[in-house]
Amino acid sequence: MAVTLKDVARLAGVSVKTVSNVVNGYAFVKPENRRRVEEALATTGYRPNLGARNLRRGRTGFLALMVPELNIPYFGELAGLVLTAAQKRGWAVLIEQTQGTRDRERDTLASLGPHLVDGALVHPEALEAADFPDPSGGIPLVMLGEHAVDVPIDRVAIDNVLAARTAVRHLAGLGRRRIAAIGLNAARGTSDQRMAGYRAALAERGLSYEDELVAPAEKYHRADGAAAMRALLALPTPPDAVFCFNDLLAIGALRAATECGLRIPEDVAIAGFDNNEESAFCTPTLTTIAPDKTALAEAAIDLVCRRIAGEASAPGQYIQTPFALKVRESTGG
Amino acid sequence: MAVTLKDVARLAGVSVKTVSNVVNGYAFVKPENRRRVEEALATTGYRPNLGARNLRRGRTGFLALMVPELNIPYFGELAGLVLTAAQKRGWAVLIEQTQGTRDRERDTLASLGPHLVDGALVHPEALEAADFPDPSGGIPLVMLGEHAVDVPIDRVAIDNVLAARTAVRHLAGLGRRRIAAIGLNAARGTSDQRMAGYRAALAERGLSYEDELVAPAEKYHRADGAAAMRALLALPTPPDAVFCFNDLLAIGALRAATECGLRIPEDVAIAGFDNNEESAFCTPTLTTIAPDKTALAEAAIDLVCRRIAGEASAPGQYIQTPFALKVRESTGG
DNA sequence: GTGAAAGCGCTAACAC
DNA sequence: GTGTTAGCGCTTTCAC
Repeated sequence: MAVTLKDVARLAGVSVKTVSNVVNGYAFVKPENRRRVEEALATTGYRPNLGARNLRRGRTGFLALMVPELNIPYFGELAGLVLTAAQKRGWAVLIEQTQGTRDRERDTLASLGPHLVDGALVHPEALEAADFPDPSGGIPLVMLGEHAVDVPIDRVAIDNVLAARTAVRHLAGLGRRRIAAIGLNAARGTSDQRMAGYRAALAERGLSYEDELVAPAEKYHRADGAAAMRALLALPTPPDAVFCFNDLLAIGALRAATECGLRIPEDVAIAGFDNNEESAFCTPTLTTIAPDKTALAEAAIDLVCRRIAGEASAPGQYIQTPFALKVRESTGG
Repeated sequence: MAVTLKDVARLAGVSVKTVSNVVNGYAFVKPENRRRVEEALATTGYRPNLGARNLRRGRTGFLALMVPELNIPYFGELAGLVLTAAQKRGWAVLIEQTQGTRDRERDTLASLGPHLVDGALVHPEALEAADFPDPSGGIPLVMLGEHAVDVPIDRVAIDNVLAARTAVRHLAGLGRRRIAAIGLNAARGTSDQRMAGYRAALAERGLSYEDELVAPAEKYHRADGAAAMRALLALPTPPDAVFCFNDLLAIGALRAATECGLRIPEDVAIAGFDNNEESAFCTPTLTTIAPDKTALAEAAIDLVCRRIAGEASAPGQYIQTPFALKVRESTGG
């Protein structure tokens, strides 16, 4: 069926060792033999069997990327960048979806291992420290994003508290006094940090924290944002600004406010988080926190590759990547 | 390092064969031995080395999914569904991005092979028949989407001509007479079929086809839609309706029209294609063609699995999955 | 420089 | 029912 090293060797009249040397770019091969091997390689259309090679080398040649859902724009964008970064370094990437549930995340983590992949980038949403027994059979793991678990594992993320604080500070700077938040969710690491930033900014601007202005959200989808916004607008005194924990929630909030006939940002200013491409094209365009996703992807791939190569030093490195506030129409930019 | 079958066998005091039998769920194993093996399995935390298993079985255990870009919502959504469908059947999926260029598509196709994956789902954008020499080293290939290449390869897609025709028919049914199209692109298979549907609907309704009403688009991103719309609105007699070849283009068109102060749908009605989740939340919400993506993903996975198992019969099957027209605010629903 | 041969972890004949 | 063994395609000592 498929052409093997042995076939090529027979055709070229040399041993498999010589063919292997040529295939792997080993320098010292007699020119005459090299020529014959290359010719045989070409005529047979030989392609190395990666499975066999990796079995022998004790590696798999694959990296895994674990994300909640690919149909969430943030993860679609991030996965695309991770794939590009990995491809540049010659790695193929296996993607696993967890739907952001702890069970699926734990199972996925457990299923990863040296036999399947050589390293993994994981973006947990609900995982807890206890779920990292032996970190996935010993393969290098790099955590992506804000869900900080108290384990000595590499992590790359933006400063979420500061980012959330920056967004809310911006809202307060507009003169808004009743600034709401959408996205409270005890099960998500994301929520804690963005809440902390929200509270810090309120305090800093002398605004009081009010429970009724904090709306929970289950999945961080657009529909959740719309529902939360409707609840907020039904308050005796509705908010004059809303900070949403991601762009999807903000888009939903935008939609709900529009449906209620509110003017944005005059009646209510809205800010999001993630800078999905969608945010620059919705009406009104959305003010948001823009993490440098390319830097995130590159840093994570770089880190996991260094760990695999055994180069990295400290065990639980934390790399912070930059972000920026993008002011757009929804806050009157 | 990692626990092997042999380790388990030694611990349980049986042969590797027996352990293998237990691991693979072979029925006839003496209860006593089964118990001992299971105990050894548990204490060692054994996990089969997939690479070795697949090398032996002559397969890899992986499927590949080739798409243009994961950060395009349609592909993000589709990839998510494909992953889910594949996972249900126990397959891991490798994702490859091509950016929709013929070179990258050809290279990716060539890199796929029996040594890397057992089958592949490919969503080409620019590939031509000549690029399918030996269909990727003989592994089963299933084409996703409308880009019809004249090769005997399985394909699953919706009836694009009819879908486009349905959308334009709807626009004409609103009484619109100058219906434009955005998305003309000679290099994309998508374009041909949607153009055909557009022309058919115009003819059917007695509307004349006018070149100036057909705007080209390069990448089908939001910015392309906005640019095309601006050009259309600059016409001496601008269109009163626009059919965009995907939702991203439509969102861009929506944005451009809004920026020009136009009322939608009163001044200009807009329809898209794909039913991205975004379309139900933008302002105004977008009328669009909604392909049944779940059916598409399931059918494709099902087909490729049957081919791998050697079950399928005819060589170049074409499976058509359903679609529906979703009427929303942008056409006055 | 190159060949022969061992062996990565697993499955599948084939014996017992 | 279970053990022994060969071998999937490759890399890699180790001789020559």
